[in-house]
Amino acid sequence: MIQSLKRTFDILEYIASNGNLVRVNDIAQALGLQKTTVHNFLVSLKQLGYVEQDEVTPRYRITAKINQLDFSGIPYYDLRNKLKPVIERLTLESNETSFLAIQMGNYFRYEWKCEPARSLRISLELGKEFEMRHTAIGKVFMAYSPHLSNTVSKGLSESEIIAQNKEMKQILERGYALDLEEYEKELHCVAIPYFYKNRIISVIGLSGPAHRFGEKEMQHMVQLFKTII
Amino acid sequence: MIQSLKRTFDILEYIASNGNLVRVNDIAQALGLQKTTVHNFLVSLKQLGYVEQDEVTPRYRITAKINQLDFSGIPYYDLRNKLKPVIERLTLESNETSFLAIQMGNYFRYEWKCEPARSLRISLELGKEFEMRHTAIGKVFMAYSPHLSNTVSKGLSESEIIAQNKEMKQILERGYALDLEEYEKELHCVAIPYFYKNRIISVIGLSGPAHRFGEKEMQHMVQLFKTII
DNA sequence: TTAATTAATCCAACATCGTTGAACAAATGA
DNA sequence: TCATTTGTTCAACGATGTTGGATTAATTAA
Repeated sequence: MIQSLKRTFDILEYIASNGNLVRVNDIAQALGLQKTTVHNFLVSLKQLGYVEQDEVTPRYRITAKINQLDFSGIPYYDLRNKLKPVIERLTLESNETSFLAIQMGNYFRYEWKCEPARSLRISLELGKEFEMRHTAIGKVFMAYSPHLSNTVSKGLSESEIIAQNKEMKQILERGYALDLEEYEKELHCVAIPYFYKNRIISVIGLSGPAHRFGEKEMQHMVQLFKTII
Repeated sequence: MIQSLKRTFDILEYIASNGNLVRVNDIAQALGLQKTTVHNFLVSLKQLGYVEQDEVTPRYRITAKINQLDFSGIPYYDLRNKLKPVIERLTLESNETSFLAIQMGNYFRYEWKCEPARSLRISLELGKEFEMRHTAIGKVFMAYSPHLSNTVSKGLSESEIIAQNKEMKQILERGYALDLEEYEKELHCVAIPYFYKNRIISVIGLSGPAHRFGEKEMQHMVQLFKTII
């Protein structure tokens, strides 16, 4: 157990469970630490923006920044159940395979899929990980996460990066991404972000053979998605 | 800047902004740390319950525990505006002084008040700090925070603690606290908790002279409060 | 199934970085 | 005004996290 990590959270928990406006001394006493120790932690937390001091009295409070770390309330486990009818509907209307993908660091994986009842159809493995580049789904994740986009850019040439940024911008404007035989010959794919509380928590994708699943069909599915979501 | 504190949040922020399901290696690479260093942090965070590992793949995610530190969305600054009409109404109906108090560690202070237009009335300073014990408002804070209650108990005799716990229990049952000439002779006070998302974020208090502001009047105000909140 | 590869975990010596206490400054109260 | 409490600063010490390499486990390829 990393001591200062534990102390960090001891301090934060103390602040949180004592009205979110507390004195250095009270924390120190309650946790059995030196004032100056607690003070140092608070200075660091303040620099990082996780705590701030009261304007009137020298008291500390936790700021809203901690919220970016809070995923509670996001229905991860409920995601399949929630979006299953959506992708089933998309497959029903398009007669192509639809997917539900979630981000895993620099990769994504399919959590769920729905295949149409026809012989020639796209079929990809659930659970397996895919690279972000060259896939419609990956590009959506990248477009909505500059951080991810930068990571993926590493090692690319100047011109490739410019092209990528341009495409990201376009995806943000349109609200969806396309993969026109980029990942694989004869394969078309369209991907749309799914948000929860302003956070992108999954991406819905639709894949079909290029000859029958063209831009027109894909755009139609985007429209449909937006009406049923 | 305490290094491990910064690293702790760097890691958490990385996880949070990369889909909340990431590998040790990706974190290490992105932050320029050793795998083992990151791993040690994750072990500690896991022990504290702030992260957990995916069931299928060895990936880490932030848990819901961080939520207890998240005060965003709690209308602290908006509190006065929200509850001002409430305490004004209470004063109007009771013809006594009402207060809006917030916790500050082991103390509380009045954020706002409303005094009736009559000569004999209770008047207490805004901003000043008050002890939790022997005040109705303090007892409400204590009743809803075992942690605070324990802290305040320190140094009390066995019998005093028993008496206090009994009163706390009663307050929880009733949903309000009374101070019958306990803080000061001839002074009666009733206090009611105000919750937001299951958290007690402030306490409303009403004070009046004992001879005219008795238990009956106080209970009546509690009923009123519950209807207008 | 075995080999090869990658990822995760463990370990012990080292050096960094947080801790300590005392002294100082600022705020509060008498 | 002085006395008291509380918050902040500082430098030397020593606890504790870091490092790289070795080990183990999990994947992937053959």
